[in-house]
This record gives sequence, structure tokens and C-alpha cells, in this order.
Amino acid sequence: MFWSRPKSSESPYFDVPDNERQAVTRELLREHPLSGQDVTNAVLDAWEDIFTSTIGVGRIGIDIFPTPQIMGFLLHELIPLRVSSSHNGWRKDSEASEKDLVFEPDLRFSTEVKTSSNSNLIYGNRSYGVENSGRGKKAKSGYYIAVNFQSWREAGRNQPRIRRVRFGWIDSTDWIAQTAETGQASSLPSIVYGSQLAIVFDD
DNA sequence: GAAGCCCTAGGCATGACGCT
DNA sequence: AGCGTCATGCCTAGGGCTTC
Repeated sequence: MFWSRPKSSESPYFDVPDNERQAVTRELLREHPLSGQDVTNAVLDAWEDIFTSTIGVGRIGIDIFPTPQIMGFLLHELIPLRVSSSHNGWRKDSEASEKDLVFEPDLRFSTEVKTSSNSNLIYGNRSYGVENSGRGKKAKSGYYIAVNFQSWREAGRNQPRIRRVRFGWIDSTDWIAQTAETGQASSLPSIVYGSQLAIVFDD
């Protein structure tokens, strides 16, 4: 299934045929101050940071095995710190309206971080995908770093690994809210994975 | 006007299950 | 096995209302 939703005129993919989207993505990433290697390094370093951490007398990975939810939260916090410590102009978000990773010199390069223990896919909140013009807290269009990591269960006796890192652009209109109002998930159509998110690391 | 409370929207996710 | 859909949990910010 390779369909696309209509793009608004504010999207960099507006009026771009599906088979030319990859070129637009390459151009978007070329303009970005961070390279794919920069992003990969920040993610892998942040991941290692988790396993060199202790909470009280408990060592993560030896005494403490946080749920994927918690591991995602830690990554979410540590990736911006890793980027800001090695690249000028970057800082972690300080307000809900900001993207997770803020680039002070030019806010359009600010980047959202999304993590999931799903092997391949990332998810947003249902509110991403429903019509709520102007009421959302932050712009959902923009640069994204998407990280898939292993859960403890999958890793078995080994230390869980980063499976995949993607870097690209997602428009707010790309998100598809699940139809049931009681649910909270939004997913992305396959064309977004195929043409708007570049794989910069694949384990 | 300040403080406190309640409720909802929005944000972060996961697990179960059916279909291909 | 992989993917899509649906159901669910927990937390926070903020608006609206009431009370002091």
C-alpha cells in the first residue's frame, strides 16, 4: 500500500509526485545543520549513557530493567543533551510548545525525537492525526529523528540494541489517527517511511 | 485578585489480536 | 513474521469555575 495524503501548500512536498519525494528529503537533510552521522552518534551515545547509569544502588541492565516506556523517555531526554554538548546552537526543549531539540540560530531546523520499541514503526498520539486547527501545542510538521530500539525481552540475555535510526521530515497531515476515539495512537503511511525518512543507522 | 479544585485535551507510550 | 487496527494506562498543562 503506497498511497499519500494530500499535502498542504506549506509542506515541502506540496505538489511533488510520489516518486520525487526522496529527492526533496535529500535536499531537506542536506540543509540541516546535523548530518546523519551526527544524529546516529548522538543516539548511540545516549543509548550507552543509559547503561552506564545507576539509580541509587541499582545499575540499569543489571539490577534495573526499565520498561520500554521508560527507556524511550530516557532516550528522549539524553539525545538532545548529547547533541547540545557536541554542537553549538542546539539545546533541549524548555517549553511544551518547542520541539524536543531546539536549534536557536534557526528554529525551522528544530527537531522532534520519537522512539519506539516496535521493530520498525513509530507512533504518534491520536491528536496528531485529527483535525484540531490551531489548538495543538506544537507544530507537528518538521524534522524528526525516529529511533527503534530493542526491549529487554527481545534482547534476552544481551544488552538491548538500537535497531534503527531514521532522520527526515514529517508533515502534520501525514499522521493517521486511529478511527476509534477511545484509542490514542496515530500511525504513518508506508510512503512516509519509504520516502520522507532516511535510514541513517540500521543494526 | 489569589488560590484551589476539577475536568479535558494533549502528550508519552504499550499490548492484544486479526489479517496477509 | 510483519503490519494495521483497536483498546488502554499514566502524566501534565491549562481553562473555567468557585471560594477565600
